[in-house]
Amino acid sequence: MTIPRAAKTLRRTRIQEEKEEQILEAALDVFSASGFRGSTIDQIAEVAGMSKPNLLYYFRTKEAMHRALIDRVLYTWLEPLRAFDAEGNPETEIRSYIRRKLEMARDFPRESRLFANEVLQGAPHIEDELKGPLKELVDEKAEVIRAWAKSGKIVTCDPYHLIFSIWSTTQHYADFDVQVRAVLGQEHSGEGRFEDAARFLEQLFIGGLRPDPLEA
Amino acid sequence: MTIPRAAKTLRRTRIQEEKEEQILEAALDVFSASGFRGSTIDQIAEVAGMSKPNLLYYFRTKEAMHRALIDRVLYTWLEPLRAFDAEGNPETEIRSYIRRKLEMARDFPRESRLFANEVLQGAPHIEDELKGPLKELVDEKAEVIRAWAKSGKIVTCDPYHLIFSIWSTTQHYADFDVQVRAVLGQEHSGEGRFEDAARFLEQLFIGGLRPDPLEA
DNA sequence: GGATAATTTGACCGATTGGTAAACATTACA
DNA sequence: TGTAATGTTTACCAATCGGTCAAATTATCC
Repeated sequence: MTIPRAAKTLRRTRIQEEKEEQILEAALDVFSASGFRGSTIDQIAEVAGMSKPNLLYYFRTKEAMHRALIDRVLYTWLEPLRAFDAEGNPETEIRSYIRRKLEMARDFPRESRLFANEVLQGAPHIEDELKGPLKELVDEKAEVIRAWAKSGKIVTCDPYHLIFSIWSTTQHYADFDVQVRAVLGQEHSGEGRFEDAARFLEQLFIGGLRPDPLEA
Repeated sequence: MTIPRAAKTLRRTRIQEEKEEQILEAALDVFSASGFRGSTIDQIAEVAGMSKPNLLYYFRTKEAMHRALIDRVLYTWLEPLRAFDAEGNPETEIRSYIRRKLEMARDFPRESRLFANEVLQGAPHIEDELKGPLKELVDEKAEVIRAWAKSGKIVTCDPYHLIFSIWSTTQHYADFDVQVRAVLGQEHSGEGRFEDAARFLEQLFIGGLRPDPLEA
């Protein structure tokens, strides 16, 4: 009697690693484009270039695939915020945070859309991650920002809404890419638009956060 | 022999108007929560409180429902941008644009999510609207902003990315509501968060766009 | 009130959904 | 090289999908 579920084997074989990688890559394609409910196992199987039962041999359910994908992507996704350094200079820290987030929007748009789809549809699968690890990390960084404001390095402002505004403005270029391209027209839709966006956003945030000269 | 399709009758009856209203209301609920592909006619029928064939009597296909919803919502959705006035004072115009967009995010989050879902998933049903009416309106308002910059009323900046950043920061509070609530925690998730957001965003944009004193 | 048009429903259709069973093929390892 | 574990496929399942049909019901108007 064989135990046919890869998940139940203790040692991961070479084939397992390769195929799981292949599947998650395809799943990222599909989930990020259609959301969880709108995606089908057949689609993922086709993109992955394998049969549906074969795919289900590695991930027992559609949920399991989604789960694995979220887990893998979440850590990387929070990396830029984690790099936010309390000791650094506020201006350079904010500038490089914007840069990093914009680079992620440019280089990993599917990952951004995966989360966007999930959150947009009520975050039924990642509620715990949002209320747990994410909130804790944001709380911590919000304190850093508050300290900067208190010491007069930046203007007094709500640190949470500051973080939200950096998230939204940068991820916009991944999540709403079609709209951005449509509005900019073909001539400005090249990769240069990320440079333009970076320049504008740095200008906006550095200018908008400059400490009030009256208080100085 | 009756002509059983409401769409083919010339005069709209009272019942038709009521039921179509009822259906679109339900469709907005469902489409905004799951996107087009992830939504089912059965779900909409259940929310609308009528049988599926009855629903299909008023809208022949799922696409037709979606189409009608998009058409109805698009005009209203662009209203704030249309109100952007070239003659007005830049600071008050931008301030009130932010206010209006935030109010829409607060009062019509489903409409925002309907578009967000659509654009996020590649805008397969509204590509023409984006490249046509939307682009034209944005082009027009971008010129207004450029003129303000040229006359030194605001800092020189890319008007398109300015508009994108106002869209993204404001709509964030509708589209990513779950995340915002999760991060802010229960204590700050009341309606007051929109006031906080408005205060921060006005501060950010007014400060970030203040004309460079060196050029003055 | 009766004729006619408009509305509603239950039963149903083929296609697709997520997922399974079991036979078959391949790999790893002694 | 044999064999047991791992991997793959074909055929299939019940449930749900978008949508149709004809019959039944209700509203409208003379």
